[in-house]
Amino acid sequence: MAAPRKSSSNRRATVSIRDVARRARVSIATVSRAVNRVPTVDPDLAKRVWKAVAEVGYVPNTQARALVSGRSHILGLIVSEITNPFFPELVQEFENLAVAQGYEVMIGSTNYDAERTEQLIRRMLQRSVDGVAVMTFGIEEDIIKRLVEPDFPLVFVDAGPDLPNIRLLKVNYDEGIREAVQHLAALGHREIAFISGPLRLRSAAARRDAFRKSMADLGLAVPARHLVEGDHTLEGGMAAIEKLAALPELPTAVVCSNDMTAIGVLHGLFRTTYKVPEDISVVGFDDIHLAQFVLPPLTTVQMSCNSLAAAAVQALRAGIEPENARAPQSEWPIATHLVVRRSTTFPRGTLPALKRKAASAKAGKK
Amino acid sequence: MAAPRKSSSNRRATVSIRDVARRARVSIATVSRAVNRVPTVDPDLAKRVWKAVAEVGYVPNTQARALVSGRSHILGLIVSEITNPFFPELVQEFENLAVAQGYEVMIGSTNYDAERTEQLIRRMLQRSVDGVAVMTFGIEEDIIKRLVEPDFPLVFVDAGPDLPNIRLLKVNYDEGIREAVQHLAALGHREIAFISGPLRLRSAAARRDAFRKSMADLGLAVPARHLVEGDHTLEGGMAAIEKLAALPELPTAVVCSNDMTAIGVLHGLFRTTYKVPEDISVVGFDDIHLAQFVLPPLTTVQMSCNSLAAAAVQALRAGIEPENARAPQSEWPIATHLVVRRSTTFPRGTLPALKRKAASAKAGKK
DNA sequence: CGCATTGCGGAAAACGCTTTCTAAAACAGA
DNA sequence: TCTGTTTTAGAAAGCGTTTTCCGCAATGCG
Repeated sequence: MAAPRKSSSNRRATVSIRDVARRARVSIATVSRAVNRVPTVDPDLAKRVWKAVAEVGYVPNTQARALVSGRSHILGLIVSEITNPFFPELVQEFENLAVAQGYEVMIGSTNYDAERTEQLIRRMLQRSVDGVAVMTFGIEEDIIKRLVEPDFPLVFVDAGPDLPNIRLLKVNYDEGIREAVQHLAALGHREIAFISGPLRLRSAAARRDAFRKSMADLGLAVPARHLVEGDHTLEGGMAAIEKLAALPELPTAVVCSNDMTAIGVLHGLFRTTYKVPEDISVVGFDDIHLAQFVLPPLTTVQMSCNSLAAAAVQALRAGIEPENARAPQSEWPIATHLVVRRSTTFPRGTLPALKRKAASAKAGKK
Repeated sequence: MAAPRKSSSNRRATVSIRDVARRARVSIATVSRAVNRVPTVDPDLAKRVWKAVAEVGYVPNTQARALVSGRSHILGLIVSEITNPFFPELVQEFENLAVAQGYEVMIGSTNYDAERTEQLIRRMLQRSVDGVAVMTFGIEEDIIKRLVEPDFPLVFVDAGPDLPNIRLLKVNYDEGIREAVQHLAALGHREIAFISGPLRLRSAAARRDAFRKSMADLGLAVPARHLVEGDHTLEGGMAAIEKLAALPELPTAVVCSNDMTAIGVLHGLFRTTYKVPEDISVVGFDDIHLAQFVLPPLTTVQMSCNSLAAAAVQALRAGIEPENARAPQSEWPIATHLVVRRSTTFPRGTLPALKRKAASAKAGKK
């Protein structure tokens, strides 16, 4: 059907290890060893090989390499929604690190859809990725467990099946959310609402629980009407704040499960007569880039996607190359911390408990 | 060094074409043909093969397939900045289409950096992608030309070297920008400024030129001080509007080269006493998702990333599988159109030229 | 019924690489 | 000088596919 490959391939003229071998007058085995820096090859020979490599412009064929070595040097990265601004930041960082360590990245987003997720994993396995980081924050782990061999390197966030091949990135939600709640309480807030993400996400539930715990620890009540379920989108945030605004009396502060929700709240409130932060303080979660640029700049809990990405890559490599792993670590802690900007201040008519904090927050103008 | 592969591979237990062949009592050649739906194989045999495939859970090894067929079924997609919200939308669409057509996608962002771009292309070639869509809107085409064989399928946006392997996605900036300018002129604006992107980007220059042309055609002057160069980021938009605000008299409307810039303008103006749209009308470009949700919702020129992605995938396939290509098309037109929202209205004290348009824009409340 | 033709499945040769196995050379010790 | 040991490079066996080539059986035709 096709013309003989040799004569006129319509792919790029492929220069193979054989060409290098011929040029350097050595066997292909030696070329392979030299290129892979196997130490037993004579330095002079190696030099000759490298020269030939440069001369003929040799680039090893990754497919062939993967075929024989069983390693593709590709890491799978599964996120929930590439269009949610948090994830591109994560993806970028992950990719930078992976590439720096000799890996390629295969990205996919689940869009919270089980079938799509299954497809995605299948595709990744078919491309024989060396491991997968599942950064969806808590969805579909059963699908993954079902599709994947029990010794396949996997990284989950927060929680996952307790198997030796699975590494966990444990995000310390409590820490940052406690800081947020204490910050609000210190400003004088007592009525604080929480807009969660979709509760089937482990991370969403975890954040909500952290909120409740922090409130309880301060002796503050959280009536059911102050816990609204959102969906981690801007639109969801707008809808949620509308629900809260419909209450006989509004809480004086709202903590949101992610920044997009918080931004939605900001936008929702712009349409009302309520002002942020004077009437209502708003706190986000994630600290996406955009958070600094909304109006007012968003006070939020930072979950560093740098450390998240770094931990994920490290953890994956630990699973893929056990020989290079240092400590056989199975849990990787991720810190979270409050970043105070302008979207929080003391409630109208309430004197702040802590002068200092109030002063810094007060700088928020409009 | 390693244990004999057969006995205890630490990769997933790989079931190969041989296992299927054994099970179906046919040769591996037949399995291959059946799996690839070659029509010459007897339907009964094919059925037997498929049954065996299902029974042993066979999944073809893409690496081996790529090695022998010379096609990886991977499309490269190069964008400038994955963290610019326009691109994730594009990426998502591109990926959906590619996957639906049997391709995988390898994504990379240049971050406007030449060295990084070169690295990226090298990586893509090393993974032997079947073709690359360069959606950076005009950067580094020389790098690509240098690294890539002259018959390698390539897709560029706007313009590129005139080679037979290169397909061009021709975005019709004129159309949408003309609509924007006419819309503003119809509302009564005469002093309209333009904030461009980085002018070394072809697309940025093209948008600016389209703006100048549209203005000229309406007999409107564009003094140099009304042409500000931005950088397509939110921060750049804020900086640019500050520059304009420092002018003895502000223009009554600003057209921006992309939505992030426009959003930056919105934010910049919030810090002043000027109101959008009452004091200044703002128009964006791209129509990213966020544009609907800023305050006020942004009037913008929509460049459909759906059609952009669709055209890119189609054009790539046309280059990769010439046998399946319909018309040997080398230019793919992309339309742009104005979407009127709330960030534009007639200038203070000016009666709109066109009653109707003004009425629809007037709906903007605040 | 015999011969040419067609249809279809199997054997085997790649694809480009890694890695094992083997053998040659170099060296040391007796 | 010969044997035994250590290097180090080459030969060759795969890795899991696709695809060509070949041969066998079945069919059509005279």
